[in-house]
Amino acid sequence: MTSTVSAKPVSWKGKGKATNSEADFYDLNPMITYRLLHSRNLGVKDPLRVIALCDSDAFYAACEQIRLGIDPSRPLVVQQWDSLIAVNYPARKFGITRMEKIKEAKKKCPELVVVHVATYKEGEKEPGYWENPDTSTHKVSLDHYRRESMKVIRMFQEGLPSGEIEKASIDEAFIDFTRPVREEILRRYPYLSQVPADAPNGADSPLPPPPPIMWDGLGTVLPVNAPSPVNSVIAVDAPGDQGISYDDSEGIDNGDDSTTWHDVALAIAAELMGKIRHDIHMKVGYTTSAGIARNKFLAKLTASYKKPNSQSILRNAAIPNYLRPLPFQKIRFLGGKLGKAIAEEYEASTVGDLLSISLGQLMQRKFGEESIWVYEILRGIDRSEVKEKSAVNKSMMASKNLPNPIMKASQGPHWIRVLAAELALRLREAREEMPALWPKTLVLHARQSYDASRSKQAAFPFTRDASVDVIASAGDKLWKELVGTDNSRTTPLKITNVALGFTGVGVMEVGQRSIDAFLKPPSTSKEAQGTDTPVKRKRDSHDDAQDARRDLVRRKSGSDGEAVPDRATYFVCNECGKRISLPGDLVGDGLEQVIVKEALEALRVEHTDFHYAQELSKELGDSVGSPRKFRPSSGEQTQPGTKKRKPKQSGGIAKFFAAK
DNA sequence: GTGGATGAG
DNA sequence: CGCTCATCCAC
Repeated sequence: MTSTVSAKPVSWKGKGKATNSEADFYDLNPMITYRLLHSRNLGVKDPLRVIALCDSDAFYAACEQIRLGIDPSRPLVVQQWDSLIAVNYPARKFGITRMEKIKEAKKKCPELVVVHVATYKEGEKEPGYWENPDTSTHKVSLDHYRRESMKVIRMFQEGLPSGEIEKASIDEAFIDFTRPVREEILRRYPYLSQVPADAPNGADSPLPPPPPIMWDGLGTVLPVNAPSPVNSVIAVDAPGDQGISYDDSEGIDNGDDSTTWHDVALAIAAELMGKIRHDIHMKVGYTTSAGIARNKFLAKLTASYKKPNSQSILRNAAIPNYLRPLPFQKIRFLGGKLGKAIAEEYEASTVGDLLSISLGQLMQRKFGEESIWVYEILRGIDRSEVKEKSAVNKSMMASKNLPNPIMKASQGPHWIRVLAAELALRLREAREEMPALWPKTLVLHARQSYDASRSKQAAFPFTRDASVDVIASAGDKLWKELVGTDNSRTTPLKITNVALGFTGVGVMEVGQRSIDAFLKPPSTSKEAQGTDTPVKRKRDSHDDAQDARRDLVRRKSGSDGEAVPDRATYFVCNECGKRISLPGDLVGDGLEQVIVKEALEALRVEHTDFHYAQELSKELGDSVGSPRKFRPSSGEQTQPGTKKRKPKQSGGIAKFFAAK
């Protein structure tokens, strides 16, 4: 295209050898200095950042194959009512796809193994695998898959004591390898840990040239020159390949470009990723595919390059040629309305088509809010972080479409009970992992025939005993508010979907004692503190870091804040003098004093962390990129001085019900 | 607090 | 497909 591109905003100087065609990708080979290598907490700006996305191949199908002990090379599908929700790779060879009807699938492959998902039968407490479940009496249960998913996630965590894990869906997770890789680099190349005496610029000198890399056995390295085979496709997989194969490295066309330290980082991450994937296959049986690149979005894209049971690596040098021909609507978050709008606005379909659009042009259209994100994504930049999520989701919903709609209000409680049974089971199981899990609210949704879905919610009692009965009766109450009773109605009823769910599910991150108090039967909990039932250990890879942070601020601010009354529900911070109170919905709710105290302590810790974060962000002018959050209006993220970010992501109570 | 939109798998 | 999940936003 023509030279409208030159109107680039801000000061992005084409680094070094930007050829004409690569001018758009401006930071593929940043200089890495000793200072950068040695510093911690560079976050998304770390020039050695390495992210992986790992997902399980045809996960639901694999779950059933393993549960039933079926030969993995046999074609297998998972059925839900009349259609398929999962197709394993052997079955895909017959041309069977998701959302096909089973009839069609069986025609294509007579020897197909068909497994129906587990279902709850009305009245049953647990889901089971039944031959011919009836959609008018049963409800689908995905519990088994959730449990298996947890197993896999846990293996990631165990395999990576110092890496961040973000569960992105039931079958995939992002892994931030930056820290473990940095540790490994320093271990393998100890000469990097000291700035050489003769370094021209001291710590700001660039690192010496990196060692050559043996990519063999680390995965498929995407070509630097060859254009991407517009990814997607049905992966060309070795027939009946069993064992993990991360040793399928293709020839690397290294012709043009010399190795960088970032490539070394990628290679080490690939090694670690391969080990973990191997372990997962050995211990729980699932094969996985992974993508390794410098950020989340590229990792995700790269993972789909070759499936199943393999991993791919995207070097920075390979980014331009991989991205340019890519249909941009395949990019995460551009698959929907936004992507469509952009496609139509500019009559574009590939990333390359859009590279000539300036940021200003993007912003002038209605994409204002997301423009920066889009602009950067197209250029291979993604500043979103791998955010450790709670092992448990923040919400938990059970829903049922009703082929035979509810016509009378009195039929509601029946389905509510079925849904409540599922919720009770899921909460009970979740609490086996995280003992003091507390759902803050219960929500009931009901959808009338085709349009309106309405909902009612209410605070859910703070109780250990979240039995079917408790949930169901709370649900019944909401039902009454929502649809009334048969007698009270004047309009006809036709409910085609009912859903019951918890929201605000959080972990009490406080301390052993309050958890014990919470777990004990309400009657006996008062004094018998003797038995310390060890809470199942919960991973916290950042103890050190956190302790360090607290120390840092404590030393600055004096230790404990000033004394406050014994039964206070607040404390006063020495640093800022603010009075920090427990949120209203916690006090006076019949909470035991011990819990209030622990909650206060948690608040204090969080508040201290907040001060630390403020200091930190002053040092590094932090800015976080993520698609939707990124609204220019919401505060100049890059203004260090005036910023008064409050502990936003959930004021005050965040740590108490920390997302973890 | 409610309800819709949007996007993901 | 049918069933989940998360997040944002206007009211």
